[in-house]
Amino acid sequence: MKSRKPTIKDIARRLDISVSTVSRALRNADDINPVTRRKVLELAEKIGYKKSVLAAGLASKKSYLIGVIIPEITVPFFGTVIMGIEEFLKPLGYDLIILHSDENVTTESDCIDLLIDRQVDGIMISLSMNTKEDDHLKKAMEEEIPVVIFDRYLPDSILPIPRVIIDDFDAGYQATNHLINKGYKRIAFITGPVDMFISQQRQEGYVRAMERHGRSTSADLIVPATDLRRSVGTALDKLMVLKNRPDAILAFNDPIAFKLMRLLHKREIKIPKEVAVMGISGDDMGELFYPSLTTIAQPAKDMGYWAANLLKDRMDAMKKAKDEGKVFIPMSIQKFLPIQLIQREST
Amino acid sequence: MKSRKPTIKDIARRLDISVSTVSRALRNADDINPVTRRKVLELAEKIGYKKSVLAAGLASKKSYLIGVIIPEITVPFFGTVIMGIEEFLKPLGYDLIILHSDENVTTESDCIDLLIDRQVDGIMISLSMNTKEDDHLKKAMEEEIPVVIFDRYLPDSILPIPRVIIDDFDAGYQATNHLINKGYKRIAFITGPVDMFISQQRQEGYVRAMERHGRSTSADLIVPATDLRRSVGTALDKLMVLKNRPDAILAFNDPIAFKLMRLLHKREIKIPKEVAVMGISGDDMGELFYPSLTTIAQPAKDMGYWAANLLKDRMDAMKKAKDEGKVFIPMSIQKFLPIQLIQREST
DNA sequence: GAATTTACCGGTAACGTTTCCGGTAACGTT
DNA sequence: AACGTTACCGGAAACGTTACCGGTAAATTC
Repeated sequence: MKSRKPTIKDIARRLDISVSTVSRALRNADDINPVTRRKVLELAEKIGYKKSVLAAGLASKKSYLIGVIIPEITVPFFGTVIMGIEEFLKPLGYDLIILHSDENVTTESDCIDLLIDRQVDGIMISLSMNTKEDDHLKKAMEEEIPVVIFDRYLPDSILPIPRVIIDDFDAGYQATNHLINKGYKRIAFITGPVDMFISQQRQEGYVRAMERHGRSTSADLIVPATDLRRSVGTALDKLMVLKNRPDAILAFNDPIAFKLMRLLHKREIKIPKEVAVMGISGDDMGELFYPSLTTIAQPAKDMGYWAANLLKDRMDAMKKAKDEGKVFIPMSIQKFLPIQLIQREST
Repeated sequence: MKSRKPTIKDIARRLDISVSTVSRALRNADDINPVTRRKVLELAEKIGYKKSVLAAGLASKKSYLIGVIIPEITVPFFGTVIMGIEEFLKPLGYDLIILHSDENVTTESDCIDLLIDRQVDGIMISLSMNTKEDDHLKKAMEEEIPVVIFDRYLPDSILPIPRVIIDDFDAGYQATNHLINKGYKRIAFITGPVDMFISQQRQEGYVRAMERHGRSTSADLIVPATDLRRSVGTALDKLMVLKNRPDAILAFNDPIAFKLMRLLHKREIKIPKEVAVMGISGDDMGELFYPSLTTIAQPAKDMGYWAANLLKDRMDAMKKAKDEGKVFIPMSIQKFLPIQLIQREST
């Protein structure tokens, strides 16, 4: 019960071989006789040996820990992304430290520091809504920790960081197109915070689609929900005082759309008869609402999977460069994931 | 750029003191001159020293990592619990490894193994819906890793594990009471999986409240949603074929209630006019639905906070016992958290 | 048949802390 | 004046693994 945990030394002693041989056997390195390897593995199993990740990490300067930073932990979308990340990384022996920035640059930066302290092998991050520069990411790169970004990113970053994203312009464009095809005349757009890049992109997609169909895009019809939550109310207020009310509203994302539908219900405005509503995200929840929400689905799980994939590539490339004594020159990569229109009752 | 990271030794050398002194200064131990301490801290700050958690962990046999296992990562309730956990544990220097069992005992057990391998300092877990025994938890305790349970637990476990829970019987009771007071006559209950303990408890609370008000609780009115999701449909079907349809339905939890409302809408049954709906959880989402969902709120964040608190206590007690050379005798503790009725439009 | 690989293994020094055991000097105490 | 305390610090051994270098014997090459 109390007995000390078996170590690599115990195995070495009992098999009368050296610890280095045991170590090699255990991590399936080359330069090892298959027979000895089997013996080691068997004994290890028998005496219930567990490798100390701590010691191994210290010696090899790896932690087998990957840090994941998301804006909010209660948002299902990010939960699904994480499932994708795990699917890829867990079989490889990595574990995740999941952190959330609370949509706040400062905490986001703290998260990075924390992960650096933890000596994680890699960082995956989706930027907070008010992150406007990426000095904190630079810090991580200076520590030679590979970073990848997913979903929320900075457009004009000079940092060579791979990202897995969707074409947000296209999302806005397609959504608007759908609304137009459905015959709605005055289509409004509720954006996110004005300086949030992916929000701008979706908005541009919206504008472009409108213009292409010869619709006016008067500034009236574009209102921001600056904090992605409470401010939806004031956004809607602005739309409802217009002499010409919109007959359809496209929201920057699903959560806003949910909130929006709620507010319309309160005003006893019929959806979609009087006003149609549409979101962008593809949250499963949308199916349960009444009416169910038409939306543009982002492949959340794939996004996690691919981001993890890219991270692994980068980690490998870095290791290879180091082994060969070369300097690793990181490059930016963009991977776009396909989006999909999900037509439901709200339009 | 490439320069080696500063270590405790560098500080020692530059200050011409020993590493042990530096170590003491850094972790604010006693037996240290405040002046030297300040000097060390200043230099550390200046040269950007970061302690290696790995090395510290190896030497002190601590990892400063806490494992958290939840059934599903996309459920907001658990996300909120995690926020509570972090609030307590982060200031203490602990980080979280968050794992999800996917409502599956086997993966749950794997998670435990993984956490043991990682040498976490503690484990916090909410049991999966089909966990019926806790041998895997026993394993963790044998490794002398403190465990606490929150929300979903096993009733008759002989393991001395502290738990932070709500009075599920009372939740069922109060919910039913509310429905009765509101004047509903035939109240149905959609349970979770039949052998899930907290589901049974809520059901008993329901039954008890019914009996107390002289209501019949015919078996017809109690139907299970065995997988907490899809099966809600068949559950509702069973209720709708009754000659005497219920005029109110209490769901085991909010997600089921959401699904339920959706299905009622599809059948064009008015909520709450024809059938009232009520949940138990207190998900924020409930507010956004139409009609908004009446529910019994569990204090999710507090639950995380208190569970973390209990874990810390246990870790400290264990350390103390070890320091004094005594055997630590763990005890079960139950901490009940208050629940609260949130009346909304669905009743 | 000598020279060169190849396959496998051992010894030892890291890795960056903490912990334990002493030791010294200054200060009180009687 | 001798002794015990107190406050502070240093040395060295862990902690459990990996990395590196070198060595031996067998296998391969010419």
